Amino acid sequence: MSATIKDVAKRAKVSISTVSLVINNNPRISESTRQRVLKAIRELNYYPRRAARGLVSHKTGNIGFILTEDHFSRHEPFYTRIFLGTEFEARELEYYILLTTVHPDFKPTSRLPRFILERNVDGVIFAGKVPDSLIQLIEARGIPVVFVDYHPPRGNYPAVLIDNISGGMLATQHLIDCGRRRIGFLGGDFDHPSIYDRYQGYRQALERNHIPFEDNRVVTDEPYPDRISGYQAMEKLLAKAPDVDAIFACNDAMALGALQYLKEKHRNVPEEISIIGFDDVEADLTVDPRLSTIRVNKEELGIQAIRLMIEILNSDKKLPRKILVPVELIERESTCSITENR
Amino acid sequence: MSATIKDVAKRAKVSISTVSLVINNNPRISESTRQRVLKAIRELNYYPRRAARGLVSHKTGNIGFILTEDHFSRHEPFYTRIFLGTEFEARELEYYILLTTVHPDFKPTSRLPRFILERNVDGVIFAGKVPDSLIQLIEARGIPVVFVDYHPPRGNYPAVLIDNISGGMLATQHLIDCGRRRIGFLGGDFDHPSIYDRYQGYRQALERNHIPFEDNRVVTDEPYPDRISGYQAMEKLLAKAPDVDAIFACNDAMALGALQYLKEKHRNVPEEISIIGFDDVEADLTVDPRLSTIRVNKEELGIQAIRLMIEILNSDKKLPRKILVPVELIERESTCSITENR
DNA sequence: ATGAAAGCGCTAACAT
DNA sequence: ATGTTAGCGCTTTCAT
Repeated sequence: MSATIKDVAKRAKVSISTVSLVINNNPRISESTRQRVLKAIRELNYYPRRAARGLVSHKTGNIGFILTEDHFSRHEPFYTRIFLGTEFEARELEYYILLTTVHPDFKPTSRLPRFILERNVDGVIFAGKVPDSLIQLIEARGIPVVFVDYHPPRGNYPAVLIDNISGGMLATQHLIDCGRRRIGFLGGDFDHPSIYDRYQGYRQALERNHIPFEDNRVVTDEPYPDRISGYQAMEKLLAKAPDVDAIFACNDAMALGALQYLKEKHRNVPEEISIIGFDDVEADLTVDPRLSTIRVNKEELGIQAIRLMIEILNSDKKLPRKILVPVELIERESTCSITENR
Repeated sequence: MSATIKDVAKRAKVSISTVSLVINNNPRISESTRQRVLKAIRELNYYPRRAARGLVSHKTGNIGFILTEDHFSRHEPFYTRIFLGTEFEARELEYYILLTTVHPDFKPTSRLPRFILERNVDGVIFAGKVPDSLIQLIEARGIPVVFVDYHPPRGNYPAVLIDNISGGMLATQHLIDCGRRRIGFLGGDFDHPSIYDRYQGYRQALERNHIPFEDNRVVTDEPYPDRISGYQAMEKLLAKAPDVDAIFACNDAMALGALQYLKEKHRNVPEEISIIGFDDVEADLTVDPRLSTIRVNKEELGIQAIRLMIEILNSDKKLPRKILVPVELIERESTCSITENR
């Protein structure tokens, strides 16, 4: 077997506690013995064992990453890329990520993720909407938590969020810059904070440009913002507001559905009706015309989340800091390029 | 703090070793006491601590996943998807994955990944080509290893590999089925086993169809099979064999480069020259015409790797089993659809 | 400034 | 069938 702290102590002719103090950079060790110990460590190729350390220090060096099954297995790798951002940055910061998924209808009686039960993580990052009961249970164990792309309706937690309001404004402003005035909004359930915020951005952009808001240009009665509901919402919108000349959909999935509807009805995109989405998913490039959108830097969300977590771990005071990750306008063919109206 | 084995023992009125035996499903415990212990465990919400367990059992429940930096940060998420396959399957099998990257020119004196030094993994999966010295060092520590999409030139290790020969045959046969006879091969360094195998598949398909092999239809002097070398290789090929009517490129990157060259020279694809790649990367869909290719199921590679690893861990005998993951022909617009020549 | 000793929570011989 | 005991390799008082 490989060297242990005992071997080092023997070789450096000190006690094991001295070795431990050296390892942990305790300043109350004289320089001479410190050097002697360090030398022994080097010669024996010693490195402290995680398990032994963890048993007494209650630190694991691991961070848990939890999301619901449907978020991870969805075709569009949105959360996957957040996870990869976290994974990337964790390596830089000398942590490991343990990932797990939970069922969306986690009950208070459900079994907690194994790494929680085993006390094998120092903190937990929740990605996307997760069940409230899960959050409660984990918080009750005193495990530090950070949210990314979601914040529970009640409570005040550290979180990394998309700057949805600015994104909504950017999207809408872009349509306005293209000379559009009769801009519709396609949304899902307003309970979803990001959808509501994007809608707010839409409203603010209209206001800023002195364009009157028209209630009948908004469809938000679709429960889940996916492709199918985008298709249906587009149909509804055209029924009540046939004169719209542009669409801001609350996400790309809905925008893609809407685009499909428009194509089937032989409406010209972008000339007759321009359309912009939100998220920048890969499917945007596989449609004709390719979809303009607001790009969300998913990796950046993950990076910020782990940084925030580690900051919390090191400060060990609660700091419910919110971080807003900026977004970016991506102009493609589904919106007119800027016209003389600008 | 939460319950420990002592608390359970006290409550069930047994010794801690009895509790331990129950936890580990040791059959030499009477059913009655087993039930009593189980009851206490339930009532106290007890779950054994990973660190304490690991300290004595020398098991961590973690698997390391190692690849080189350039493989993980490359734009095309090939290895990322292998990793995700591993991550997915690990959850099913109750393991966690610790990921790390290493520098491609790892020296025998370089620092090993932290999870190795800390003895925080039970085994290691190597993805893609990794430095030989790294492999040596990790093997020397008696840590079980599994390779995925790579096998070291010397030695005999358990490995999960792409069925490159079949893939090469599939690609070439498809071109032949399209009525092509003067089929070129664009490759990189033959030292790379997968490139060599794809080339072998090409040769075998020709032979099987009684198409004479022509040496001047092959370009393999590009060191690294990327887009730029695909472009250059195409130029070279056309110079020495201007009559080729189809191209099998050893991977999509080269195929994409070749396609670009052909377009710049206003050669019609697929009519005049058909072209097929290998890997099925996302960029294939963003070009015009979209690239036909041989699809590699990257997630499947990762899944098989972790399964093999866990099989090894549970059997604890060496079994240098090789698993070949099948590939699939994806017909898109860069090759003719099947003609009457078939 | 350093050492002795207790203990973290568990497993596994070895007893009984 | 169950209990006693000795560690696993480290950190952390508490002495000296």
